[in-house]
Amino acid sequence: MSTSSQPQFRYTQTPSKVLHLRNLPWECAEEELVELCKPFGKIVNTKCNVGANRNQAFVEFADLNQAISMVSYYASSSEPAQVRGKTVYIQYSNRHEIVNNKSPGDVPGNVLLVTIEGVEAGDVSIDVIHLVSAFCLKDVIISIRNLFQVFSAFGFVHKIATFEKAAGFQALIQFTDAETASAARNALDGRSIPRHALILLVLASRTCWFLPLAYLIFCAHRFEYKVSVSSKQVMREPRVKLGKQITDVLSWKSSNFFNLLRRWILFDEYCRDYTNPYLPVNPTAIEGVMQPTVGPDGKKKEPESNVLLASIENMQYAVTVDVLHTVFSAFGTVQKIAIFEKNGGTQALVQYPDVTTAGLAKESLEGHCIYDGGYCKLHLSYSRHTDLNVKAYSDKSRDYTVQDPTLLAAQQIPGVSAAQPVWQNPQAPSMYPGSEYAATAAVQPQVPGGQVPSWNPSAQAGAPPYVSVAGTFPSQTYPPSSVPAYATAPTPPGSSPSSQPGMAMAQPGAQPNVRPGGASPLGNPPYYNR
DNA sequence: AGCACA
Repeated sequence: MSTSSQPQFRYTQTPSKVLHLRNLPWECAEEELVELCKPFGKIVNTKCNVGANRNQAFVEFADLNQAISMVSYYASSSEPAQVRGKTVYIQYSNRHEIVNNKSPGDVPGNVLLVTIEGVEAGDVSIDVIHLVSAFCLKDVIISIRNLFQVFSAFGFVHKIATFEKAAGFQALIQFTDAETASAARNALDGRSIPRHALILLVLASRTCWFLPLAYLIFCAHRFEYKVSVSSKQVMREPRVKLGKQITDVLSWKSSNFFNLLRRWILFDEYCRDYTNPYLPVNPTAIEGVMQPTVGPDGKKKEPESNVLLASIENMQYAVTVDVLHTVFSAFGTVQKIAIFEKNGGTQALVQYPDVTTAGLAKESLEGHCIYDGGYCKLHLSYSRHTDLNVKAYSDKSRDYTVQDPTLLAAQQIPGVSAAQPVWQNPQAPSMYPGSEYAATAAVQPQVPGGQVPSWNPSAQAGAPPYVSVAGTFPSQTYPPSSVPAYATAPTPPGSSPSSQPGMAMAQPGAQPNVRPGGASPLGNPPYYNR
């Protein structure tokens, strides 16, 4: 053996005609690189926007000596190499030629490498942490469903794999063909995903699990997140291992909240293969969320409904319409609520737009208590009703679908409604007309032929190659308000009793009924229009 | 600010 296999020290580069440039400005153009390097020789190839931050580049000179001259020049120069006034660091690459996997005229791949910026635990602002100080912030997750939702609008999504690098969150998304991938890329590259299309979850350990969830969603809408997509088309297929769980998360805590979280993540493992219906996507989804009309034992289940009947047991605290709205909004848009007494107990009817959402809420809430200590335990079943006829505004009922301006005014949340996220590219204002939160997306058939985008991308150039089964979800154009709960995240927890620091959102006995014109922040945002 | 897609 020769000595050529001696370990190469990381920061010691042998000269190469390829130079590695880092700390480049964002989206540095090839022309800028050439401008910087061409005084030293002939440039035969470049590769720009390399790395997760897209701030690195490679430049290949025709001759090794040209590269050496550039490196040595800046090594001894008092003026550093600069692009747009930014110091650029130059060194020899550890490769000796630039390999462009996309040569000019090459066919782009059908897989997108997506980098999502701005999604990291550190983005949870200190205000948020303060708000949820009773909870243990663990992690922020952007769910695979979000990605599915966003990208399936362009065509059938075969597989998604996600991973996290130090630089940020990345995903590989495989489409049927390169055209679809290109369409998605053209539409999304460099643009922001509307925040309402994202679900940012924080794992929390408190028993009153819906509070942090609601808070987070609330906060995700309140505070500025920079969540943008950059993508490039790659050739390699995502490696998708089904059944891989986020084990550290799963083993973390078996709290109620975590159970909910699991459901929300909905086996949002790191990856998903939508093309293989036989692989166990997630048992929870099938058993718990899909709500088959026939149970595993063959017994017929109760008929589903979009209206839930909730019996409230051990009602030590007042359960108001507002409280119920807060609780049930965690799963989707609550349309109507009616509270009534029956057989000496309190019951409530809660209406969702669809059976799916109701099923998710039913599964998630059944047996849970609204308040710590076993108070106000919920038992849920499907109601026979499908559309409640209730007073729009009373102590015991609420119709959130009515378009009464005075009520809407009373229901707006100052500071939130005005900052409603919109599609950030003015050229594509209709991109996400119906982005809905994952409760519905989660149970959309995720097998070939069954993908239903939550918004209609048909405005995109080039008709999508998949067949949209529009009839499956007749109300698929939900308003963004179906993002749960943030809009109803009531009073910030300044008034929390110290004994229950986390109970601010559904504070026992302290949640006054909202009067028209009152100051309660309850209600749907103003875009709640059907 | 540190090597091209995990």
